[in-house]
Amino acid sequence: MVTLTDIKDKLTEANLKITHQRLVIYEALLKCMNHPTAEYIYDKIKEDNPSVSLGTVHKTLDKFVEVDLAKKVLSTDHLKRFDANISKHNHIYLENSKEIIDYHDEELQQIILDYLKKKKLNNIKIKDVQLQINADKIDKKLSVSIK
Amino acid sequence: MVTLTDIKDKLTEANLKITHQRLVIYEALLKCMNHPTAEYIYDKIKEDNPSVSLGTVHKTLDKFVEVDLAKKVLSTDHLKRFDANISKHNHIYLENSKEIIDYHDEELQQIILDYLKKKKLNNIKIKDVQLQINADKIDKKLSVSIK
DNA sequence: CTCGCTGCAAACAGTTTGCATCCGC
DNA sequence: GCGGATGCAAACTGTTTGCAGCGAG
Repeated sequence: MVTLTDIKDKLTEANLKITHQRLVIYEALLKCMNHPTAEYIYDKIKEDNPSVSLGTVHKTLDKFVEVDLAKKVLSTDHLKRFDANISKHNHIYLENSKEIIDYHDEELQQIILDYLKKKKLNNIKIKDVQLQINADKIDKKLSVSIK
Repeated sequence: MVTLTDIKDKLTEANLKITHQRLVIYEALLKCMNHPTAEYIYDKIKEDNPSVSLGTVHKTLDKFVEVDLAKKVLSTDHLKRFDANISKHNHIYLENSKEIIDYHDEELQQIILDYLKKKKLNNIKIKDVQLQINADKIDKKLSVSIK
């Protein structure tokens, strides 16, 4: 688990000042498991912090990515999505429900990396791999009514 | 390989009229191996077809996705990218050069699918998987000057 | 002839930028 | 007090929408 002190340390380490906004934004990002956009985060925090501006949320999230406190998530819409979980993991794109959920699987990651290592791709230095699993959510109640 | 007749058939099959614009746009999409945006396609075709409008390119590409003539490609920028190659394949995201290139590997696809089948993920019906390989391009000339 | 497709332009949404002010260190 | 961070608003970029006219079937 990431603690407040961890975040503060990370920020300091990256020569970033510790500000209220950054802590609030990071906290919100950690809580959101849905790979939020800047706007989503903004909506979440503005109840308790009305003074935080949308522009700052954008700038802050970009900074977090720069400093490895967050990652950008791939998406097919034209929105920038973020993820506080920087550990290696995969994403399941549920097409019917439009959700993007995490799928952790160390073993699978290793299998893929080992396979690619054997292949020796030329002129490319692999940094990490991420699996995109496209699927449909099976809703038990729903599946009855759909033929 | 996809021929002109194939496209026409596909269009007819989906109850779409065969228009000059659609053929031109599809041809351009096939030629672009870089997973182009609507704007990129627009630039490519407007030399020979000055009358085609950007709005139409957007609408047409969306239609193609609807009809399975094209696929949306995931990206971290906030752009919609398309791909005429609807066969199952993986993408290598070259972070330093901002390119997205294809990586075909039937064997790897199979390994992953087999692995996931064994896992039996609940409440999810997997449609396909796609590997995102994040990497840096190694430019021989460049690597000398960078320490 | 009809209905779907296109071109155009205006509207929209999300992101970025510039700058004066603020505040962590 | 200095320099980076913030808030605000305006500018930008890419996408979507609405509608009149066009053209494939």
